[in-house]
Amino acid sequence: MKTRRRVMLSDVAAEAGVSATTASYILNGRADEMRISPATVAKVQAAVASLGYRPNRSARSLRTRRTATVGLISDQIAGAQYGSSMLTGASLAARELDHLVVMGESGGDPDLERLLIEEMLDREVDGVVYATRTARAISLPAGLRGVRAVLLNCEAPGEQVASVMPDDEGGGRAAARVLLDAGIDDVWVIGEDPTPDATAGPRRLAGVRAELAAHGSAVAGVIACDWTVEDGFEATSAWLAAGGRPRGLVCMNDRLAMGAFQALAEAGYRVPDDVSVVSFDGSALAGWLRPVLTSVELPFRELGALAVRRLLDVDDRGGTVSLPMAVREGGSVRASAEVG
Amino acid sequence: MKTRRRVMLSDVAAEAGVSATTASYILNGRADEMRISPATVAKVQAAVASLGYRPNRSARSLRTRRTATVGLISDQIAGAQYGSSMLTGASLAARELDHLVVMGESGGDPDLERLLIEEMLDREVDGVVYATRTARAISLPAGLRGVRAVLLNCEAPGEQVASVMPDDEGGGRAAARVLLDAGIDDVWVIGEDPTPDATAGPRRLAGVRAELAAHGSAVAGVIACDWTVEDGFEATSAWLAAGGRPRGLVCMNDRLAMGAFQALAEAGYRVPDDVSVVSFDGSALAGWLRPVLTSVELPFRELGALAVRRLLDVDDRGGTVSLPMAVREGGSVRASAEVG
DNA sequence: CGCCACTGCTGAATCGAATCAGCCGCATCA
DNA sequence: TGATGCGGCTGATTCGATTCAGCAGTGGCG
Repeated sequence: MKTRRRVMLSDVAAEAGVSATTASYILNGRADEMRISPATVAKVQAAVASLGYRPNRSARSLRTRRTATVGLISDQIAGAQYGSSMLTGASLAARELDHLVVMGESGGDPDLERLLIEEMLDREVDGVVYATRTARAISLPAGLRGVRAVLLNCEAPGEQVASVMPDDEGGGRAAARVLLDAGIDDVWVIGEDPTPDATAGPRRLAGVRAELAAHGSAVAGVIACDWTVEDGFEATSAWLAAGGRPRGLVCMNDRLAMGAFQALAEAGYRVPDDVSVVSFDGSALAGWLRPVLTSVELPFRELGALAVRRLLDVDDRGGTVSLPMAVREGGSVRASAEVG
Repeated sequence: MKTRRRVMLSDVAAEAGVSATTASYILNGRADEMRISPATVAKVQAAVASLGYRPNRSARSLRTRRTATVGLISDQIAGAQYGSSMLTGASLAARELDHLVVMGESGGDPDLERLLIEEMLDREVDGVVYATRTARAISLPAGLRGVRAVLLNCEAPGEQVASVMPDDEGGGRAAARVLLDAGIDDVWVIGEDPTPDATAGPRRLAGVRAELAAHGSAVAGVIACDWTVEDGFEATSAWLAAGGRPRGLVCMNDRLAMGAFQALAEAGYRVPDDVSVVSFDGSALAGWLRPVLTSVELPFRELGALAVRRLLDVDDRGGTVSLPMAVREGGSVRASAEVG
């Protein structure tokens, strides 16, 4: 069992007593089309099995210009706290379709991004998923023009590109509904997002507004701040200090809610007895808080998986597909029975 | 500007008025070795630039059996809360060495893992990084035998494989030192790890013990539990209820510490005034707690980067390289001035 | 003057599969 | 009986690079 030369197609053909051409047709599922007899097919398959033949992908790619590989380029997906499971979803979906994922993280550097795209195209990936950590509007990178591509967690307005997004507006409606169902219609929103081009915040807020409006009420107030724990703490503290009297709070993400929890606790309010809190993301953090935070979940794995499936689906018509966000119940909203 | 045939080496050669052979030598940096005149080199380089030539990687790979690509296979790195920045480090390091990363996540399924390894080898990756979410001892996957590989965050005892690990024992010593420097030598450890083969817990604990021993004291007690927030809360609560009188706490990771914070707060202890807490991981979570948690940081990016560098370093001698863990100061340890 | 070494380059083979164009033998049909 | 068609297979070419072996031309040397 020395290091033997790797088995190649001609070995299989020789073993089966046919030509390499015939073996190739059989291995590519063209046996019927080429009217290869079942007996021959069986012989070749036996030879493949007994020799443990695995095709040389480079040789095949040189001829076919396909590599059974998809590129996944992102700004910060991999290193991010949340959202990196988009990679898991993408990887699994690719595997199901007999592909592998070539990954590249640009860190937001446009030069590195361009370089990574070029390197991927040089390696003739069958398509590129372009993903962003935060949901937002982008302009399509020049390197992707004319390339088979799917945007993940972002959209390029005015371009003919397929896009996979979470349904943030639907999520916003769901969040509001959770509070309304608990008998709370006195709702403040923490974390109106100041980031330009970000879509998550505005859409979630629009959803909250729509649902409240459908119920005949309106958002009691909106506090603008960034989306960190610190911001949530400070914004909430300041609001409380200014006389804010909280009953229902919608936080734009779980970290903000954590900060809000801290501020509420410090001010002597209890969750959910005094204040009900709902947030977005459905991250692990939500499950770590006491009480567990009720949060509208981002379906990261499904997003990643769908992006890859659409990328490899020749019938895909393009356009944006939004994935629903489900409410993950915690204990941060008072039971509706308490309505009085 | 119609879709033109892609520029190939022979086009460059023709444009420069030389043979493809010569152009190839020049592009591969063998101009000197082949005694190509500077004038010819310049002509070819000009042709490359003016035609925008990019080599066909598949063709090159077919000949050279190298793909400028490394495989990165993991159990749960991508989807994990922490540690996914190993991917960032790996991606950036690969980029610096003109490689791309082909990623695959097995979710811990050995069949899928075997499949992914095979697929990567079929694509002739130049090497494979095998990474685990938690630091531990593994047995080398059969598919990697005889393959250029580096283990990341794991070790295969008795095998001749390169391994990149965090220095958990050094981290443990550093954690203990933080408490000793604050004048605290009454130290309890929360989270002795019951998982078999896990190395992080035992090594961190050994480090804590060693440092305390060097100071002439010893660990006051160790509480065994899993490493979740919930476990940290419950273990700490139970210990407090049983009369535990805390002064210094070492938590085996940040999530445990979060649970401990919750339990301590509920029992009326204040951090750091009553209890000083140090933990491990240096995750984002540590920065979200109030007070900010002092935590001994896992250098995830550096781990990922080093694994790739070693993989591509032909001079690498194998063996385990441990990366230091630095203390990230928070406010969870009382100032040493208070000693008295 | 003839041999050799060196400079600067090139022709042709090669990597391992995919695929086009056809070939042989036999049955069918007029 | 010769033309036609079809079933079942194969030889030769191609994909686009890398690389081995070698070829002209020139100058030095004995």
